[in-house]
Amino acid sequence: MSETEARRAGRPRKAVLNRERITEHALELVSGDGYESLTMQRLAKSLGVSPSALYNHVDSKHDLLQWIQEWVMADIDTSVFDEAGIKEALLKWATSYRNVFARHIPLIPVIAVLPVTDSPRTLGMYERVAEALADFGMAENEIVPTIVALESFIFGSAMDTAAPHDIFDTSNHQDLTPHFTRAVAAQRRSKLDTSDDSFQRGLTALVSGLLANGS
Amino acid sequence: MSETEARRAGRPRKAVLNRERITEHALELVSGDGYESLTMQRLAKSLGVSPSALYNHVDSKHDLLQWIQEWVMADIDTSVFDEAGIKEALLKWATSYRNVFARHIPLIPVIAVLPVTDSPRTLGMYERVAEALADFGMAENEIVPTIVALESFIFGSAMDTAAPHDIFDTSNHQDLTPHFTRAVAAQRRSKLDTSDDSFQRGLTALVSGLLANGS
DNA sequence: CAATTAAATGAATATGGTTCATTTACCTGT
DNA sequence: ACAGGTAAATGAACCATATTCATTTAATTG
Repeated sequence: MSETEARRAGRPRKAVLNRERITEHALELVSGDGYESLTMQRLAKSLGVSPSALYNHVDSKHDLLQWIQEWVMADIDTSVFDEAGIKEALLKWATSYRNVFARHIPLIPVIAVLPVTDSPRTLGMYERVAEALADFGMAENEIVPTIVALESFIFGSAMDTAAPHDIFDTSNHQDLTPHFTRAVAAQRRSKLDTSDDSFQRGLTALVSGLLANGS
Repeated sequence: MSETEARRAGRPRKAVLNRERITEHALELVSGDGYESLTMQRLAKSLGVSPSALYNHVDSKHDLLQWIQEWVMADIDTSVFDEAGIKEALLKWATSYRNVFARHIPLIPVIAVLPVTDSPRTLGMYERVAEALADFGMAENEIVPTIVALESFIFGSAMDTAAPHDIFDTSNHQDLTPHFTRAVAAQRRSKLDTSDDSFQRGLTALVSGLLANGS
């Protein structure tokens, strides 16, 4: 039944819950104690409401994650596309994108696969990138694959930020992995954060290669 | 206590369960009905055993996923590093790597962050790649970031294979996204699979850029 | 004031991982 | 043949999770 149709008769009680309040409290939980602490029960408690009440507004927890996506997407900086050349803009946008999702890792598997249809902010971001690539002169059929390739790298790199520092500890099998063990030692000596370094190296390579492709 | 020490006295009943059988059945479940169907209860049933029996062999479900990782890693083809030049070898290895995890998407968030210490097969793979990069002349402190960058792209691309075909459907907001909508249409006309195309484009760009970096 | 309506409740369901006291069955040494 | 020892398997719990549903509540409109 339509909204107007519902207005014909009496009005229900004032709603304590709505999309904005739910999303805000969900993000507060996530920021505070990580994604494991985002449960429907804890969310309900933080809203001063019973868990089942949430289901009058959200279809499922997956749905809730989509709401969070919309919210989180707003943090990605696309303003650089107005101010800088394509290369610099892509680098800054991708870095911002990766850093945002490094703070929301559990969202990645959800979002990487989520249709964009109902997420205006995500669409808005794509539009800006697509426009910049088109203005640059990229062939139209190359624009989507270029964006997807960048996003794949961004999501993968964002996940990598969650890797423990000793992820490449080879102490149990040093003898079997001489080259790799030396490489790990050398990287460690450089004092650079592995994730950041890898991301910057890869991103530069990727952007250069993708932009050069057409020529 | 040591294995020999345990032999001093009586022997326990014959074990129905062991790491290999558990891993095999787990993978069978996963291949058959996806990762949601991999629960300790279903796994136990498929092994003709009670759920709690599993915990005499596995510490946790996370542990079990590590076993699966070891198993799955064996499918990645590293043989090309003997036969081909560095560039071709990296391209083929990465493609094989991506295709393997495209069949095991739920493992990705787990493995991307999993210490490599206790996974000999994974270490073996890294060793081969590291050796090839060292032989190529890459500076030692660049080897690990190079591998991590490639892996990030590989994992991200593997996740992308799970995206629905209409993920970029813009029909709800065509007017707001003219460039992007045209780009999606152009990509569609090309008849290429978006994931495959994006992966090949990105991989080529990434490998070229990473190998060229030193010069 | 009475009817209407959506929102909130609370109890219940189903499923998940995991623990633990207990029992089972095999092996070894006598 | 038998007794002792041991790890493996069992079954009943525990706890947390998402979700459903019949019921109650309270705001609003006529």
